[in-house]
Amino acid sequence: MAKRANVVNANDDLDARKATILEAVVTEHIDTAQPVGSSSVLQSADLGVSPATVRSDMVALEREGYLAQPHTSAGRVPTDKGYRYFVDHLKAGTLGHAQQEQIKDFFARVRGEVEDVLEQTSTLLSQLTSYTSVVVNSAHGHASVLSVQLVNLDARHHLLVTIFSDGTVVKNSIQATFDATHVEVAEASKQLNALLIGTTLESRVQVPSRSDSVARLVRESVAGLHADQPTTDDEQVFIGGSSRVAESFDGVETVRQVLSILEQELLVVSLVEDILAKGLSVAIGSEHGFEALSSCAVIVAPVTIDGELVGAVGLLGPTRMKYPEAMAAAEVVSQHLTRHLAGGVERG
Amino acid sequence: MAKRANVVNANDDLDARKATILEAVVTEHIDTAQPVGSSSVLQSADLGVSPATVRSDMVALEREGYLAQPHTSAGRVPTDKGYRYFVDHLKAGTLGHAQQEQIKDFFARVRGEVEDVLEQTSTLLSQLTSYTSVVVNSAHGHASVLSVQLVNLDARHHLLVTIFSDGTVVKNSIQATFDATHVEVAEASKQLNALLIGTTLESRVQVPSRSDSVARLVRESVAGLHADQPTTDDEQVFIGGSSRVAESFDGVETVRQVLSILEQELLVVSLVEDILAKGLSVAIGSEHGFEALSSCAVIVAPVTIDGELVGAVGLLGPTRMKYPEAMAAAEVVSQHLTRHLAGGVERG
DNA sequence: GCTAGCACTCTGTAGAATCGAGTGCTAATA
DNA sequence: TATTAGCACTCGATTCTACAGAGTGCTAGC
Repeated sequence: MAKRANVVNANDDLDARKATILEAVVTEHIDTAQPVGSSSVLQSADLGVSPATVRSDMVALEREGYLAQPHTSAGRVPTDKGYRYFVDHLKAGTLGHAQQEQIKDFFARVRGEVEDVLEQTSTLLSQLTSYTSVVVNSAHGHASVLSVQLVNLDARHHLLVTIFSDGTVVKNSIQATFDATHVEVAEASKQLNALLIGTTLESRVQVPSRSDSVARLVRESVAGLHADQPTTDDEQVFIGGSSRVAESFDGVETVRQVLSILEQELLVVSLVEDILAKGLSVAIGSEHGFEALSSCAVIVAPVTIDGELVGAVGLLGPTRMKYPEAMAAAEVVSQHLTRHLAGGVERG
Repeated sequence: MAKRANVVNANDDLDARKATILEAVVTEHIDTAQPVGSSSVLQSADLGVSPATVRSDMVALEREGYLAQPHTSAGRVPTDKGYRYFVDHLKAGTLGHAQQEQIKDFFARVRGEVEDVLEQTSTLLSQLTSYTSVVVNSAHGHASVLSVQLVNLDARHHLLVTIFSDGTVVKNSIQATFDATHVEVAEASKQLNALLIGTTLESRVQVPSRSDSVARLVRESVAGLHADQPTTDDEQVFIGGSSRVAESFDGVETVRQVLSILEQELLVVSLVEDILAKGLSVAIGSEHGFEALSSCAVIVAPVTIDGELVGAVGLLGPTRMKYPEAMAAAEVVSQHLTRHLAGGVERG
């Protein structure tokens, strides 16, 4: 179709009063989870008009798709489009002082493996916001190999352990097509080191074409290592506060569905990456393609090093989530995390 | 107190009819989640007596603590003690043919890293039973070191990667107290290999007492590796089907609490290990010490290699869970898993 | 020791009445 | 033309009553 489906109000602008009303409805509904009527709007926003005027504006807002009525003679509830307008016109929310301190403290104190840091970050973010949090550690295609080690478990089964410059360790089971001796494995390990150190997963390496056992081992090992590449298998996902799902939605079935999505790490990764790819920081309701998450909003904030995307932090809550605070929290945490990953130690 | 609190019936025996009635109540209640009345009992169990007789027996069973009444003139519901009797006197449940096949298939097909196998096992067990499953990989104190690698991330931060004979890889961040050169780190790595290969985490090693940089690096690395020991930190937990929690309990708050426990891996490990330590295969309601899980039952089956405990598989459901099937599933899966871990490849 | 019979208790449901929040419309007003 | 006051109306939520039904506990008799 050549024209936009939404003919009523093609540009996303609302006049000042309607915008205020919409904002009031959204804010109130986020707070109370109840439909909002014209009089409540007037209590929270001091427009100098009567309820009747507000009502007629609300009729317009409903016609334009920003609000919906659960049933005749109830108040109005925001639609996904309504939330979207709200989020797009949000003055940047701020974080409470206590929370800022908590984040600073956390990053000043936290130490150890990247995985542990990310897991704890996820817990932190969830505690800060009361929503379920997601931390994604993207493919480390950019990290270079520091060291490779091939060890044999038995004659045919070997384990390739690769250590990357970002501290990641990758294991690959190698099932050889022939028996190899300890000596051959050790030699292959040495050659793999010479071959791979300094390369990244993206770079192509020149494998030996000889047909002796050692060369074959080397070839099969390199193949095993690079086999990870096409699958999105080397992303890691850390989910914090999944118990929050239970309080965020009413309806057992919704809770079950959301949890069930969260269980599938690959889905979560692609969800987050889709949203980032669209250049969004929030996806509301049906905006992300996931049917089962249609009553959820997802906030994401990228983590980049040298301009390259290395991960993301995210929050998942009901569409009526507290966007300003949650977005601020995700933003701040992602910044701290970026600094932490790039620079090592922070000082308070 | 010298005597048992339960004076009414100190030995756990019930006469045949009462046992049948109790069993009928438990079975029926598991099926319907409703209180069970005297007439339903007679429908499922063909005792040659009248409802009135059943009723008087049920009064006795209630007095003895096996049954409870939600309110006057409702049917009876099993207590934890009632479930316990049921479980203890269970004739071993059997698994459906289809399920047996599914398990066989799974273990015939599954390949790759131990971690992946365990994670998938967890998913399998959850799918088989419709309950949340837990797979614990215990401390690998018994596994010997195959290879050690110390790499430096920067002058003061190193990464110690240890590969064990069971295919486990352990990372330790080493924060040195002094700067070290590449050459020194490489030398330390070599010495660590000489020192540690073949040892287990339990064995004590003789570290060099010299005061040069290399020796200090070696000492700090060994310390870092063994530092894991006291914490129960190197257990791994895989949880499958946590979304099942949502359907297993009514009451949002219960769901939240259970999920919240499941989030804390250390708690889950200690829960499972406590139960195993008590020599139980099922813990019902208040039998495990966890207040928040008082409406849950937990089934565990150990995984041992050469008589040593290396892990466990478990199931978590409501106290009114389908014990026979669930216990059979846990049992069978744990056996297959044991064989898989010990022997490598199975053939159908 | 078992049972038939019966009165009793308690829950769940269905229907009626009522309340009240909130709307939409219309006619009057600035 | 935009706004407003006034009013009838709608519909969910709450309360109440009545009632059916499931299940019990008790008692007297076999």
